[in-house]
Amino acid sequence: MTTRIQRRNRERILEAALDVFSVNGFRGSTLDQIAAVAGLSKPNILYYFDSKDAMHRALLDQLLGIWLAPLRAIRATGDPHDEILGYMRRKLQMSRDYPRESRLFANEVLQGAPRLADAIAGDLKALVDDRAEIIRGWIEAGRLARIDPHHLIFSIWALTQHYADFDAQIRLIRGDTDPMDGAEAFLDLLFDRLLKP
Amino acid sequence: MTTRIQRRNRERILEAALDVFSVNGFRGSTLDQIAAVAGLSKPNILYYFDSKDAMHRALLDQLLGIWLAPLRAIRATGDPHDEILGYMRRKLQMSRDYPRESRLFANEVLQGAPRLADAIAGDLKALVDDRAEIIRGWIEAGRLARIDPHHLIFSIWALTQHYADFDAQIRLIRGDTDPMDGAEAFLDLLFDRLLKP
DNA sequence: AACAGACCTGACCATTCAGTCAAGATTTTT
DNA sequence: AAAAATCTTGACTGAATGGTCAGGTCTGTT
Repeated sequence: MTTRIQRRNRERILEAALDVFSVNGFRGSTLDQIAAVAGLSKPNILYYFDSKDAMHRALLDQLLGIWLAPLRAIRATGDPHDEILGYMRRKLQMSRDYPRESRLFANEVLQGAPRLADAIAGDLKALVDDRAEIIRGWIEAGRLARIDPHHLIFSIWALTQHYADFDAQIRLIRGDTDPMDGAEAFLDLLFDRLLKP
Repeated sequence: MTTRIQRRNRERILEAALDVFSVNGFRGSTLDQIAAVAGLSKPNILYYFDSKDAMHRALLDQLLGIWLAPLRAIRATGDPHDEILGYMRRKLQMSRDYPRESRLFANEVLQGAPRLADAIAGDLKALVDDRAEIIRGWIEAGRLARIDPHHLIFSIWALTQHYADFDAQIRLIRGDTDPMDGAEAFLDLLFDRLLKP
């Protein structure tokens, strides 16, 4: 049975761990940092999670559901152009709403995806292959330009996640301007032009 | 004066440090790892570099020149379409030739660019702003589609670096296929369509 | 109020880490 | 070949780090 205090503190700890891991990566983060951000003592956060590794795993587990949802929402029955632009927009919105999650994921993949290899080669690959098939069907039907479905999906990931992962760089180059200002209009135009048969 | 042995060992150490830093980030890397990869003892690598930080700085310094060259090569006098596609292709080639450098850079920016902030806000911003002006001029002259020059440059970075930075993910999803197989054809088509007036 | 169970912490431990140093090995110069 | 300069290392240090534990405090129940 989970108590009120348990829920509150587990939540606090994961929130703090996300802050720290998403910036420093797993090896570069310390329990002291996480404890400080969470406002709890180090032994106390280890009362709620068995180890640093357990905190990280909890975050990654939680992440995968959120991360795959936008791609899952693509429907073969919809209009190809709308479905793909909708997917891109949802993904861009995720970079806005969950930048730390995006960076946590980026950190993990940069390190060779040691803790995500199974999930990527399993669930994610299956989902991507399935949606690639739908896109291929649309192309065969002459409803989309002849483009490689995998590269299309990768391009959506690259373009949308870039705004979360490279936020620091964009901020430094664009100065005061909000990093994502104008991004949606640009990407709308880009994918509109790319997808037309 | 630098001796033969100095040149060889400094080279070995930076090579090893690039291997290690590009995967684990600065905080996540240890001198023992670097020493092991370099095939030298830990005190010995500290004989050639004053500190872990000095190795990292040496890599970043070296990196910036390589990194900015492709953008620098854009000429206002060339054909807009060719200049921008050429830039994209050079950048994609860099992801192929220097994937570790790309990941080192990504790691650094993910962490908020603490050691690169000056270089990004200085040299890089100046160069980007300048090339953005050239692109704006082409647009005014009706030689390119009306797109935001900054977002255009960011999109080239995002799409090309993605193949180096997220290599592990792409490999897991595409299986045996070479991650970059088909990437150039896809990006050629994408930018061809995007840039037309 | 008293009890049980849940929650919290200071002090501690073993290991890892960046960096030092004195002394030995190797290479270069004379 | 001897002297000088450069290169290399084992053994070490102090600080940081992940994790433990005995005992104390708080909270909800009866």
